[in-house]
Amino acid sequence: MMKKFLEQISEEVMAAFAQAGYDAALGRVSVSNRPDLCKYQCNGAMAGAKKYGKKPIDIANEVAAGLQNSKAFSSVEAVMPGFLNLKADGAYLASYVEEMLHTEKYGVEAPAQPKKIVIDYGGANVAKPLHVGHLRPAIIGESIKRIARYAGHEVIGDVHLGDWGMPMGQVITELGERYPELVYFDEDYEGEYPAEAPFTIADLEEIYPTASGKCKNDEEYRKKALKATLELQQGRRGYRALWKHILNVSVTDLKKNYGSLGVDFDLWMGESDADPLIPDMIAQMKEKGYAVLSEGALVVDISREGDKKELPPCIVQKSDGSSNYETTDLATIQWRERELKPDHIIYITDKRQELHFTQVFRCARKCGLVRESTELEFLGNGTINGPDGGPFKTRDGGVPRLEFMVKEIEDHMLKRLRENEKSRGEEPQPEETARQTARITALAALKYGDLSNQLSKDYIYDVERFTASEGDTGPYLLYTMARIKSILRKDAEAGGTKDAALGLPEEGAHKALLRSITSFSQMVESAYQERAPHKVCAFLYQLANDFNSFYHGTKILTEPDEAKKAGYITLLRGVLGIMEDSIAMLGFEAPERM
RNA sequence: GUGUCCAUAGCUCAGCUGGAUAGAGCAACGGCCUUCUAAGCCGUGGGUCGGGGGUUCGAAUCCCUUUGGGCACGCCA
Repeated sequence: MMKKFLEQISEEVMAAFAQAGYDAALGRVSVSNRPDLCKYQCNGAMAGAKKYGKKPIDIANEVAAGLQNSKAFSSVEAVMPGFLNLKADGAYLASYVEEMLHTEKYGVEAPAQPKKIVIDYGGANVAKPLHVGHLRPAIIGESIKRIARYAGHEVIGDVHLGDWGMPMGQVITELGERYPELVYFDEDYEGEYPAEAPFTIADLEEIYPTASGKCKNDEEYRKKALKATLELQQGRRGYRALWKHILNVSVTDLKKNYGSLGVDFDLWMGESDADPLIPDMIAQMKEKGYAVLSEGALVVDISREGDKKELPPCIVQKSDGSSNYETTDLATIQWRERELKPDHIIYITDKRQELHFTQVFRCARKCGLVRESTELEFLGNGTINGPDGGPFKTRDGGVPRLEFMVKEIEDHMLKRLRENEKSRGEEPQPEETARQTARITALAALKYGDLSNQLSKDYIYDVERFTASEGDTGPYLLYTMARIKSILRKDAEAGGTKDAALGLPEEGAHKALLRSITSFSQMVESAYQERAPHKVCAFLYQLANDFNSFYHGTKILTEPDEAKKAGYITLLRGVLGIMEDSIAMLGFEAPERM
């Protein structure tokens, strides 16, 4: 059992508090906010001063006295008004890091009770290409899934496609307008339908926006689309067959696109998969008196005492009898509960959908669709805005497609790569390898740029910033890793160095690097608990900074002292491994060279 | 209108379970490549933490208030 570093040194201080007759809880140690004075600090003396009727500095002095012989600290000072300034001992740090490097996940251990978590993210709709709006839910969801897995939980990612609502009726309607002769629209037709779809993905990408646009301006058309939606849901044969084609064509395309983003789902289910459960669910809701008619629709009152605002009821069935977003989400919860029995379901979508999920969650609880113990959580991501602060658009005002956004960054990275080869006098990599590296780097730039923001906040997408590869960026991390790999490669070519003891760290950059490393398991824990991929980003950036400082001041391969050199190489492998695991949690990887 | 989120350096963002001089990156300026990848390192300048009040020994952080913005508010998803 490996404790987190802060916990481990906190225990020392807590024991000293207890020893001196104070509440041990006061001994919690945190990373110092005054690194010029000390690296770790404890403020418990001030917090406890009132309770014990003593001056903070006196308490601090007593505790400091009790810590003078602690192996964890090379120095413990009590400073006015009552701070305890702590410096971690070098040998102690090194042995902690060494222990970390000998564990599978660098000190991250499986939780006592792993949870089964379903993460519903992606938010893709059938018949619609992925665009900017899909970027955040996809990469945030992917990251949270990976963080939770790394933290030791069982996680199931479900794309939960939008494949059962109005858009389906709209596409079918538009197809009917254009190709009324297709057998799918012949209600008397009883034979088999063609195996081949009567359209391509490119057709769909044009048909859907057209249909959607018509619905806004043409009431007759809208009614038709609503009717088609209802008939599809009620099982009209031709519509189901056509819908199946839409689904197949779209899913093939979506898999390809998500795949190239490094986003993969365990389940490719959709709203439609919940359809078979709907009749029973609705019947039960009616029977138990939860669902009542209101303005023609079937609704469940989800208001609660203490609500600051009267919440609209949850519409579980539209007045024409068709299902909506709420209906399928509720039935999906029921399905997950029955088939997967998760401890936790996390939804990741644009934060504008918060009210919808509040309604669905309350309704699910009220109607008993989930066990009390099943946690339902909504994570709303902020939107991506353009440089003017408004919605991000292409130059001609359209909705930017995800694949083009990636391509744009990729081209920048490829150019950069070629320039570097030239300036270093290296022989150029083959086109394919270079492209591959550019692609990896572009993905890192895009994902890191996104995930380093807090997920609930809106942020501004500025091509300049995202194609930048200096400073706090994804490419900077990859570059740091490429440097480490380069050293390790050269070492391997020279015969290779075996792992060895880290040795006593030098003051300064070397020790700072060790301190950064120690916070890994703590970071994973809080990134998981707080659903905060940006904490992984912050950790990585700090680690990369510390490594680069160390690198600049330390000769590694030419270090004459063999034991020292072996310790350096071991440390480098550790840093690389930790960085690899960390970027994997963000959903990207590192190239061999760049 | 009601609810909700947000406001930190010229720009983009961290920090928010209260702690000592509020941190990064970009941009600006100055150093460092005959030595392991300069997509790097080291340094300088730059902030009434939107305004006001309160709680506290101590507030960017907690509470109230005010201004300015985003978003959501029954049959779209």
